[in-house]
Amino acid sequence: MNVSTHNIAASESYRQASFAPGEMSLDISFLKHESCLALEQMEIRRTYSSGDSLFWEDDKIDYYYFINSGHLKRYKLLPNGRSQIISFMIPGDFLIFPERDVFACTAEAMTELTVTAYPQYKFDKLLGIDKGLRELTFQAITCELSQSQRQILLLGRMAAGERVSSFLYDYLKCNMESSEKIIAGAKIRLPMTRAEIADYLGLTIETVSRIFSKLRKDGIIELPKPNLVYVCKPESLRTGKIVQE
Amino acid sequence: MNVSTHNIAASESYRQASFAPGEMSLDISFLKHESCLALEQMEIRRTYSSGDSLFWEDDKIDYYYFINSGHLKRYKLLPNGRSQIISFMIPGDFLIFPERDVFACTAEAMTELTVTAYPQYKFDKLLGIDKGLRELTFQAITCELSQSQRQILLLGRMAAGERVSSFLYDYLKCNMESSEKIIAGAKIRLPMTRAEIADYLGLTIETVSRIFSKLRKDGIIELPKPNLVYVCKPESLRTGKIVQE
DNA sequence: CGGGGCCTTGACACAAATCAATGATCGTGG
DNA sequence: CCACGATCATTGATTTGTGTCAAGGCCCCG
Repeated sequence: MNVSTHNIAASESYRQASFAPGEMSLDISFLKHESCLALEQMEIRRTYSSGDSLFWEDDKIDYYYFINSGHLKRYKLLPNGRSQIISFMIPGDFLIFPERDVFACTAEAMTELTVTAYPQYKFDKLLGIDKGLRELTFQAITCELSQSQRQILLLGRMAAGERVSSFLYDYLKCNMESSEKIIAGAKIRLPMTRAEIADYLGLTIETVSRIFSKLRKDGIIELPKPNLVYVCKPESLRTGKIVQE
Repeated sequence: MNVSTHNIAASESYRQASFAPGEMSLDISFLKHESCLALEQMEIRRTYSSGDSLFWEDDKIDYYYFINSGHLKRYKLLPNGRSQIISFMIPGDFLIFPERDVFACTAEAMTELTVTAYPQYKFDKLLGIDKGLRELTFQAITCELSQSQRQILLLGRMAAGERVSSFLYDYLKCNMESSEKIIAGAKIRLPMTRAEIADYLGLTIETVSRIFSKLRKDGIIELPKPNLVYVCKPESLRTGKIVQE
């Protein structure tokens, strides 16, 4: 979700050993051989169930996390309980924070989740040695930064209808094979609830629900089930223009 | 503005040569000697006047920019002219984007501005050689990422009053010497207009203006001039609580 | 069959946007 | 030196988009 270009990860189970089929793994094809070995040495596989936390905001950073399978959300809280989801993350995304000491957000599994954890200090050491790993890391971070800046534009200057449309379009795009360019008649399974979409878009559950209904009435999407979206007019989603009657 | 910890920059004109007094320069004290020489070799000094653009969104990235003196804003535009300011930047901030090919925002000088530009490909090469430079770079980027995430929380979940208070508090904090901890009776000169504050906080000029007036009436700030702010109750700014009558 | 999550929909309230007018400040040129 | 226009800021009246509150529906699962 977080990435537009998924070149941080090999498309699918590039490395056979210990990875289940259909899982993403870190793309090590540009790394030195000895770096690959060092990485495999430090890898720790972890699994979480929906609702489990990987880490909390302001926790000391100990590991970086690469998502093999499943979905997670990162969020921040305000004193009175208001919450803002910073990003949804999908297999292939990499949570990495060199030169930071504490996590800026809480990370929580939204589904069954498997990750590969890399101890920070070991990983950082490798960063000094391997050019490929360094490039991969810079890519992951700057890509996330660029995504955050788009989210700032969305939250600061888009109306509710535009936010939901834009969200659906982006989610659709990042869940397609990079090859597929045209998106029409596409089907998306949303792993998040309306409440989570609301917390991501700075809206309320009710507003999100109303916009979904409106998109359905306008023939832009179909909703066989609440989390199952068929896209009829992708272009209308992209432009965010919702016809008002 | 963008940074909470200004350890990217030497506090003030650390390097004498060719830098005017009162200007910030890149903190090279943790760099290898040969890296410093290489950096100085590639440095290009540039000056801009208020309103000049350094680069535009989607331009190919050619240089990184370190701010020596003056202020700039980075913003994104929506088709119909709506604009969102992503960040204000102050002396000591570093605009650096390794492994990115185009700028995510437009950058524009808000005052007279002097910067040091580093050609991307030369700087990136040094990044592979010098540990200190690499740490400094990671710090600059992850720090900006963390700041963006706080902005997402602000835009997604804070009311107008909280946004303005939080903005003033943060701006105050980042313009103080790191040593000064308590902020009371502080005076801030805002280099930006109400319109720019509005575009930064996702509000309108009128709303920002009304909140300033309210803060004044509530005795939280004084406003000798529109962009001269005396802070009376810093704690009220931090908590964002505005008494309603 | 019943209970508990989710989701949807409607009625209403309210915060912030919009529209509009006035005021302050500053630079310029007659 | 003052008049003028331009830019920016303030304030008021009104509208509107979204939040809040409330009720009911759907669906899964025990």
